[in-house]
Amino acid sequence: MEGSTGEENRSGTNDELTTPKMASERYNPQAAEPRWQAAWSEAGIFRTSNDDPRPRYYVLEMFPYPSGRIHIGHVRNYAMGDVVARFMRAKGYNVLHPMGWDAFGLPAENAAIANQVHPRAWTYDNIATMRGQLQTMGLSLDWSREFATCDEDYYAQQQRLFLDLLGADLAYRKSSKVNWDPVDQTVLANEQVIDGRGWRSGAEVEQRELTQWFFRITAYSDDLLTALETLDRWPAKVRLMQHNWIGRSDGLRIRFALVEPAPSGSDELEVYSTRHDTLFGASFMAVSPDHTLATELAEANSNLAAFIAECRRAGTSAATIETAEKKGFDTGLRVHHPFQDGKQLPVFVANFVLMDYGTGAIFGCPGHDQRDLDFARQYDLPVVPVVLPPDTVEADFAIAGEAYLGEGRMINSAFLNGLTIAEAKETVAQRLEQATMSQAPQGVRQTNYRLRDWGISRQRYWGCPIPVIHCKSDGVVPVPVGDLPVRLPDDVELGRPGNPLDHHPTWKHVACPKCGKPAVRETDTMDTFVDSSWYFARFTAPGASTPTEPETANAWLPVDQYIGGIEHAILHLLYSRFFIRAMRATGHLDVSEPFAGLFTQGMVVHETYRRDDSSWASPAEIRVEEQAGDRRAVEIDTGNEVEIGAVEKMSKSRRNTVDPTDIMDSYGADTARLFMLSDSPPDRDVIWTEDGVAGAHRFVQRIWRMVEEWTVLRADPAPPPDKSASSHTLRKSAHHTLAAVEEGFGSLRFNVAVAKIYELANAIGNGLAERPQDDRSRAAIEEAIGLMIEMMAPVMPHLAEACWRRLGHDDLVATRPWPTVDHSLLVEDTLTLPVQINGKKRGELTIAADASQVEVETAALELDIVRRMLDGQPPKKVVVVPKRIVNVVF
RNA sequence: GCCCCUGUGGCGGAAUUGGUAGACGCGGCAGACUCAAAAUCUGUUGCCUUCACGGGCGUGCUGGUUCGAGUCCGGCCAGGGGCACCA
Repeated sequence: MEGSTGEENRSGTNDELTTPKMASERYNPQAAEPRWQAAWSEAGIFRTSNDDPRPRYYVLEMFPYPSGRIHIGHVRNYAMGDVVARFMRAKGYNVLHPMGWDAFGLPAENAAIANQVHPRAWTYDNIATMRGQLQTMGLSLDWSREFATCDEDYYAQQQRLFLDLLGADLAYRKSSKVNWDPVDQTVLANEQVIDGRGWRSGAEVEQRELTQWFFRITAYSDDLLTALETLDRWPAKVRLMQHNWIGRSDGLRIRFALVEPAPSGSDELEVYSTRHDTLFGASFMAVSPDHTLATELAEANSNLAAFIAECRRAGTSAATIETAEKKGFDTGLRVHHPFQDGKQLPVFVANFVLMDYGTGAIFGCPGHDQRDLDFARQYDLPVVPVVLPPDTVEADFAIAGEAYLGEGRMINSAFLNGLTIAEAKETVAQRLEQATMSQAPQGVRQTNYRLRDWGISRQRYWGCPIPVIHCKSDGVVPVPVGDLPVRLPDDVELGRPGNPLDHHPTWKHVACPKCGKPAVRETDTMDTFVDSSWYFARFTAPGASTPTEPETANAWLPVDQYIGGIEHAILHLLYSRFFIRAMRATGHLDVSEPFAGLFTQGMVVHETYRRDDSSWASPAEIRVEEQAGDRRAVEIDTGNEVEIGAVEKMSKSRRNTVDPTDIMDSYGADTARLFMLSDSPPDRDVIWTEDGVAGAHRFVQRIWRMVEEWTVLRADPAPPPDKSASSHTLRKSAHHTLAAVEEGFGSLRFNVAVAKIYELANAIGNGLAERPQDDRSRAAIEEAIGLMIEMMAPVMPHLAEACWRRLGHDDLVATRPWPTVDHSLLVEDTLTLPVQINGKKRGELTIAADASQVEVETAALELDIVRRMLDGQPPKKVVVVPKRIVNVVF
């Protein structure tokens, strides 16, 4: 990298005639940015060695899905991560900052069908495009570690992990209910079912019982829950969401004796309850339509069978459930109440009881559960209140339309009467634990979780094949590790419904590894969330011939700072926490959590524009005019006014997207990065506005102009009269700023750090305006400009390099250590304290910083305004908070 | 329905964590430079009142704690998010 010309834009013939001396040429990011990117790349400074002795720091942004183009959200995400990476590198850490591609998934198959391209070609083409776009951002990434999850090498290791999980009983096959799209002949994830219909086919989704692969995430329910407390650098919100998702509840499993035995001969019905205190309020029992008792009774009862079939037909979508009435079918069976001799409760099959929670059966207490109450009203069952709210007279208390869920004392409950809910629960639990029924306790305390095992089977082509073989005689046989990877076939027919791997003519037919007889491969592929559950570990040793190099993974993990969208609060972040545990159990690493620090960034949102015909116009198609505070938007082509609508998340359907490459083409990457990081706190949504981008760009140009001006000024041999007296002040602001920016970057408060840099720029601008000529002032400005450049480098790395070079340095800012704060400059020798009278600010007091409290108090009472307001009377009290404030009370 | 978060100028937001509310930016207004425009620079910009000095009000509303509250506590209102037949 030689010389300094080329950063300036010398376009226009006039420039050559004017004197170049004071005419500040505009900074030209289009010329400068690629050049500095090349310089960094040549110097290899972002390549991370695993053997570097410095302390390690791993910063990672959620890797992108290669959809085709980067969008503005990526720019925000990666700009934040890059500030952290560059800052921590300057602070002396060996920083790992890698990038890869979450490359399997259904969009590639859809694109393949629509455009007659192979999913692989489509995906890798997109990766190439997006890699190029990311590189124009000037991110300090170690590209040597790049991989895509659809790389054979990556999914081979993932298959190996699967086999290890299978061996550790953390992967298993079971039959379960899934969303089945009868037209596309595939399983759909819950998110892909919209209003009960398949998102692509529009067909009504059925609940179908299918044999699927699962990961046993529930083996870690308790650990996943309790370890949330250790994640003190995660947003409380995300921890709370995971807490609720895992959903621990402590209750009692209770066995009720059947009055007459079930068809199977069983003489009991087991339920689960967290409100066993309300046992005396029970008025019915209800089992799920999928409960074995329901199934066996239905064999001899066609009405019941019809009822069960009806329940199954009803969808499970949120909308369906919300409107669904509570329905039941009286089986005619009865149970004995455990505490009330002679009391019998009817057993219903009810549509609102879930099979996969607790035991699939409940006792209904209408007084204190809304669903039970709705049900009881429907079928005229008794409603007995057993919890009396505080300060309520029993005679006045009745349950009408709403169940009572609050605190209180027990009534109508024999030996429980007068107890609190907690006491009653304990008493009931103890009694039922001691009661014996068929030689076992009638009640057992049990902790339940809402969390379900993770179904990972997908009937799709573009994913990681599940490496097992089904053999008629040997059952499920794992593919031997030596035979991995199970490769995806290239020739695949995607147009027709169903699983492409299943109807491939030859792919699935193999010999059983055990007996050698003909067998078939598993044709399901893995959920793409599996791919993203361990990629951060792979980055630590991306070329390893095993999934990880355990020592290397242990040295780098957990990720020190992970940054991404809140939409993954549960899915990806919970799956990754499971995977770390599973990989630990199978010896691939030995850490307890994947991400020590998590930051969830806000979205980028934009105004919407709507034409008269209610079609949407994109920001590129309109021009916003502003007159006397009124804003109106006009379509450029037609001149028609369009309506300015709400600020919303950028989406294709609203057409309110902006293409980051357009911004970078016209303003440069530094402007885009600066705009993304200034103004809005990073965890909140940022509104994309033309004015905001232009403002950021103005700052970029202003910095460059300042540096230009300074290089001229400091070389000026004919000094104008020196008026500067502020060198000390400038040095102080520079070091104050440094301390604040350091704090801001360290705590990811980029907007505050940027504001502090602006303040310093203003101070330097004032300094330049004074045309400083004495050595001290010149040195102060030289120092302040240098510090400013080093501080802004994490945000605007290209501009920083250009300025640094312009000032005559020949090293790269990217390789410089973070400057050290001179703390002696942060100490003030005099302070200006606000003086309050009766809590209202009335004046100021300037006094030596080391003045004693008495001196401050005395000086405050001497102030004109204080004397005037006291008017001779003595103050009741004078509060002096050192270095903060004085408050005179009278 | 349950749980959680957030309410500060025209706008995005800052506020040393209980101590000068409105840093910084955007927008507005006025001015300089220019034949003119763009670019740039300077000043100004919470609201009310006053010729001015000054004074009053002000962080969603309301009550409280405190010498002092944007910050802490209670009640309400509004907006946003998560979960949702989980017994």
